[in-house]
Amino acid sequence: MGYELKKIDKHGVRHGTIKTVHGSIETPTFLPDATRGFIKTLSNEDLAQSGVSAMVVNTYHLFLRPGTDIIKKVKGIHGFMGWDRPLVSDSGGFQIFSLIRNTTRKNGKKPLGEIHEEGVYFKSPIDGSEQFLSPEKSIKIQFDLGTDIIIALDDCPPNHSSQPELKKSIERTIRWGERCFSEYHRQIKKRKIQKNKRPLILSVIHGGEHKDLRKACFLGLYEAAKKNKNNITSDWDGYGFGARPVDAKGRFLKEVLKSTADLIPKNKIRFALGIGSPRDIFLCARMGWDVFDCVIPTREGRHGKLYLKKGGRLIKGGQIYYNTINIGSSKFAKSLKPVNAGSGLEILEYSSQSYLNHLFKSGEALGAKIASMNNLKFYSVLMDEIRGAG
RNA sequence: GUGGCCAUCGUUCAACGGCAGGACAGCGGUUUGUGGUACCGCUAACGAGGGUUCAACUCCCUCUGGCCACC
Repeated sequence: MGYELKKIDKHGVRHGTIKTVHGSIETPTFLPDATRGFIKTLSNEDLAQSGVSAMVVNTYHLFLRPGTDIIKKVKGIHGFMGWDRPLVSDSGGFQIFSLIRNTTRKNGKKPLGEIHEEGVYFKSPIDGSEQFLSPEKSIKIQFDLGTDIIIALDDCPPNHSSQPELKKSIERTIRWGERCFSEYHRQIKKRKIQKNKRPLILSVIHGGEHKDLRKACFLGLYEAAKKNKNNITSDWDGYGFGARPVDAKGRFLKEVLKSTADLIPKNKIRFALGIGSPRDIFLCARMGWDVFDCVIPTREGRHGKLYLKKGGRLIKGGQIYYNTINIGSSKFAKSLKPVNAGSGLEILEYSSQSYLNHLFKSGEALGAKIASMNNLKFYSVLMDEIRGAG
């Protein structure tokens, strides 16, 4: 169980393997977001065909619906989804903070939740019921889910927060991290999980756009784990990059990503949470990030944006080249060209651009499925090229 | 045949004697640990003719077309 670094190539890409209970993941890797236990419109067979070997599910969403009782009855989220390869669960921190912030910003309404030291109180967006999520509870739910990699609950601030606000958030992230780490060991003991069957646990580094705060957060999390004296593990299995990776103007936080990657010990998983566009992933992999997840390929696919190769290879001479098209555009209404010739995916080869255009104009879910598969396959090829580039 | 009602973007529904507005459709764009079947733009109309008026889509008359009632 854990991460094994095999080599760092001349571009700075770390080639490694993450070993989990449900199999190994070759890194760098991209994991699509099956937030609520599914990737919209795609079956497990569709996902496998599209080159998906692992996914990220969300503690917060699955806790609200369907709840852990039903999931426990089938021995976890793998059984529930019918998926036998690795799954990562995100802690729910990002969702709750985004929920609280967005409702306040969008309609000036009272926030749907409040952050306290013991945890977060919030109203369920589904039925308005009062809910509570704490570091301990997030970890317990993730053990109930039975995911292969779990993530500590973090306090996720907007990047443009003031320095004092960011400082408060990293301090809370560290305190919550310590509680998560203790709870992790309690759960392992309570459930009598063998050392080689344990889920891996990651924490999340915050600090907004400030390199020094990112460093302080990393050191705090590192020390917090060290305080816990036990024989299972005395450190996190990896660290994530928290909060949106772009500034207020939408510019990618390249330097912060680079300096944060450099903080993390070489034998630990580096998870660039929520990243990102093919270009951002390409850049981050060369900075030494190992794992990526993002809604882009699936969400944008559902809205008709397709990622396509320009020529033979995506990566040429240290640069990445690709096209995007909006298949719903009338430009494609008469095109009999295949959606993606040479992709190796049957459905992308026999479906024409005009057919996919028609599906989108008709609001048909099959369109979202074809587009999502195209984009996931594109991301899969991108990661293959990144791994093969050295 | 007689009487009444109606005629506005492609469709559907508003408003007003002084710049004709929305919804849907169409077109273009946005989306970075998924409240996204979402969000943001843009395009687009007063049935025809005459009259009253400084000014008419709006008031009056005729025509054309539609709907309803009665014969």
